[in-house]
Amino acid sequence: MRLTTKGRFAVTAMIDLGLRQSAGPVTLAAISQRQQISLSYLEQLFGKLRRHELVESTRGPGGGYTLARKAADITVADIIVSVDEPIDATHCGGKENCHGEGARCMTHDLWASLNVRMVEFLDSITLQKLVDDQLAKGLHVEDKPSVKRAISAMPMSKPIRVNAPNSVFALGNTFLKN
Amino acid sequence: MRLTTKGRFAVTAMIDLGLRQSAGPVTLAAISQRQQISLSYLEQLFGKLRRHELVESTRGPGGGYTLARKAADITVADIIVSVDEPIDATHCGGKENCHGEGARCMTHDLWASLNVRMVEFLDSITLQKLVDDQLAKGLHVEDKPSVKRAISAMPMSKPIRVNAPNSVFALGNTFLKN
DNA sequence: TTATTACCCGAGCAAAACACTTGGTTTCTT
DNA sequence: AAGAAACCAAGTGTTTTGCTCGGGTAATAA
Repeated sequence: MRLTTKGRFAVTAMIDLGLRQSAGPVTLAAISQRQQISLSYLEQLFGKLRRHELVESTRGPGGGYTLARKAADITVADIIVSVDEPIDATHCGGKENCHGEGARCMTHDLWASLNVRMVEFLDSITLQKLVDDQLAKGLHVEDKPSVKRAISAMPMSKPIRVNAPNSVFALGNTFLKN
Repeated sequence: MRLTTKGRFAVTAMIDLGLRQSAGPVTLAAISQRQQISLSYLEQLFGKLRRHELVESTRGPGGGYTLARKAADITVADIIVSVDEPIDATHCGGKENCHGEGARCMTHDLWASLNVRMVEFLDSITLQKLVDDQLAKGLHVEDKPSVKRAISAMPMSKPIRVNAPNSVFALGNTFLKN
């Protein structure tokens, strides 16, 4: 389990989906618009989410994605594991890199414990909770746009987004400010 | 705060140091030998550890590194923050990338909470504990090698170690097996 | 004093991962 | 048939990672 912006995008997109799915399937184009995530990138993410059976898709016009099960039964850990799939544990699997014979490397247990803690935490938070948090914050969910194609006019104006990676754990002023 | 193999190496080296410092300064060459970490890489890591005042160095023959304070007063978080220095929180600092005006991105609080949890955990584990764990495991710490230069004979035989990065969170069979 | 030991430091480099994009194909509704 | 939408494989540029190289500089033993 790794933690990158890919995981964050996936969670964000799932919240968006959770907020709106009552009105039927949600298109990736709409999520792309609202969350400022590139459409084709979303396609990749939702491909994985679908293969992990967190969402279901319907094709063709009027199609889109829906949650495969109740938001209360989907956890953040589910989402992150789906998109940031585990590169099969190369380190410390048994012999490699843990120097010498059989002697497990000295920090193995430490990282394993940390891993457990993180999974526990992320598994304790459901998509439903995140959705509720957004609603509580006063987020306004508009109904389906009456005019269906009011969207595709402008080409989204090149966001100039640089390749800025996994600073999920930036240890600066990112603590809960609220 | 990021979690890479660099952080793991640093913790490993610090454990090695903690295990042996009672016998005086420990050389990087010795740690390199025992832990299979390249000498110049260790030099980089210890440069940072020294600048963060976790270790102290003495130069010249008979020199090496010692802990700057008691192992019980050094936490894993200290070590990791020292070597994997925080890239200043680009995301969600206030405006960037959190789409729209002022509206903090939907997952901000989630990642912030996770961050807090992780730091709490890593901060709750002292170097002393890790050292004790090793001793409890029956690790045998030999005294200083009586013949001082029995070491530098062979050129360490090119470990063929590939560039395999941050699988600290590989979510496979890495759970506590003991 | 001179050689040795060891820390110090910056530049550089290959490989990997990250964050996408490109350019299609398939399925469905109208 | 036309178009909307999901699907998919492959490629691309940038950053980071992990590490080497080549030189220093300081302290000490002889």
